[in-house]
Amino acid sequence: MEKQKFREFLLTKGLKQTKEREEIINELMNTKGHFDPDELFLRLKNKGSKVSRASVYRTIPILIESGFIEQVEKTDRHAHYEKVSEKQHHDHMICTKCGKVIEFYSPTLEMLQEELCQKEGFKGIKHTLEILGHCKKCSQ
Amino acid sequence: MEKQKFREFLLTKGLKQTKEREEIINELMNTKGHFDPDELFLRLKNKGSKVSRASVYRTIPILIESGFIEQVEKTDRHAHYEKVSEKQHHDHMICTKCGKVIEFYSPTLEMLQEELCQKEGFKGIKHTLEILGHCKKCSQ
DNA sequence: TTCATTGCAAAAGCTTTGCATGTGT
DNA sequence: ACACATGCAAAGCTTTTGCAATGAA
Repeated sequence: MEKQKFREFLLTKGLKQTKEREEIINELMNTKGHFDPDELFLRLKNKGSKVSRASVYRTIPILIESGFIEQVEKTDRHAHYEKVSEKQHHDHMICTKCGKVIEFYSPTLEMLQEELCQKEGFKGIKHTLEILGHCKKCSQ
Repeated sequence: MEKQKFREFLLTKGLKQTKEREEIINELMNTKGHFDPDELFLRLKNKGSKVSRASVYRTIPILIESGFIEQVEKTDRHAHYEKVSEKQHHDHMICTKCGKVIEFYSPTLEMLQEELCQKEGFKGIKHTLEILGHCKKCSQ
């Protein structure tokens, strides 16, 4: 997603385009992988930005709603987010012997999950599927 | 897992078998589905137990290490756990708004995964599928 | 002008910890 | 007796919020 879309989002919601929000989204444009709010705040601070922690925290829900980032996981103590990426979703098979990771994608699987969600009245947004086992080489 | 195994675990680790740990594990034996530490504490309290919150929190890592429970997910604010059960495998839908957890099981899904594994020459042993999204109540 | 937004500091919510006391082994 | 456990209250961490001041539209 590009910055422009975020600006439009703000507009349609009657929200304002501020220096702080600009700084935050610019920082995220240069970010790869996961981040947590405090990390983001500190990176900005180190670059000389005056954005406050509060504003970072307050901006996150907006970024999520606009589809710019998504929550990945709550681990030990803090939430993690990542940019919604352009690259296609995929799942993982992980070999517990050699650590090999196979990425795969199955439209059938995706559809099936969608059906299962509907059955439960659940609106699926994101999923993670990890299959642990042994790869070809390790299973002989 | 039965209580007995937990007792053995304590023994081998040089830990002590206390009234509090007994009460906690008994409560968990009667528990179905997920729980969070505070919930567990309150249930015990309502039953007249004098176990403190601190002890509940301190016991959780031990229960995990012994394989009696496992962490399911950290959603909105608190961690969730569930008994490692003898019961059939299932997957989870987790509402990121209210934390509700729906357990589901789909033979079709299991079979499909089996097929996908075969295609990759992978021998699947165990898998985890978590679908994050919004439950019926939270999605309106 | 008007209302969203900001920074600050205080509050809140969950979890951990220090310490004196109690208790299994 | 010795080490581990417990309860309590205080501290820790992440996140949220009240409020007065600021700033975008």
